[in-house]
Amino acid sequence: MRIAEKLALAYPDAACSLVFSNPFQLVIATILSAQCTDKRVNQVTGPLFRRWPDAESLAAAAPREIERMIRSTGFYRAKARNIRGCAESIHARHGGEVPDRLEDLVKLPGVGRKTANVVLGTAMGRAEGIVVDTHVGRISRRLGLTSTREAVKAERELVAVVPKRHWIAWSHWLIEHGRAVCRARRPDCGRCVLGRLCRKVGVERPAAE
DNA sequence: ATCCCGAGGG
DNA sequence: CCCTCTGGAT
Repeated sequence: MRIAEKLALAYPDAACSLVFSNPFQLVIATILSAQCTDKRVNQVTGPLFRRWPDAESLAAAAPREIERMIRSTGFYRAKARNIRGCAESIHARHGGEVPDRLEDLVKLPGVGRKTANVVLGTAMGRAEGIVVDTHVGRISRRLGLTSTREAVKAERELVAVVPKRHWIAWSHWLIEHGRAVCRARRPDCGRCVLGRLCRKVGVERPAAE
């Protein structure tokens, strides 16, 4: 529990920064957020959800038109295909409602384990695990919790070290820590609250203090 | 140049 | 395991 306590002090307000008003919108926004800042996602989701507010309407949208609206988020062709496919599946196979089980979410096009965990925890209040993105996976490796890149293993190890309630909040804390301090290159170890709790596995050159 | 709050496919 | 998809930020 030590790791979690220290992170809580360091990032008291960490939270999801995507703008959404229902689970459907969060699924779409989260898919768009891959390799892209939340700020830019929020810029495109405004017009996007005004034009296609629900699964039924997005499922019927012209792919070209979707691509045009989300271009600036990168990977726009794949993302357009995926969010439209999501809308189709949610509309046709789930009665227009986003499924609330991990196994069903992961079957939606463009939704992997990371996105599914974000949606469950953030929009449904049903977090089933810690969200492991590239940041969190890296932290897990440096802490010495995992040695491979398998997100599922990292998730299992972190779940064992973090309090059982509020997993989604802990996830946001970890993500923020990985982004701001435990960076991929030149991690700011001098500013890290974890201190000696970290084994610094593979940390070649920390930033000067 | 290099990396990113991924996922799918080989 | 590896690769690809893309634009934007730094």
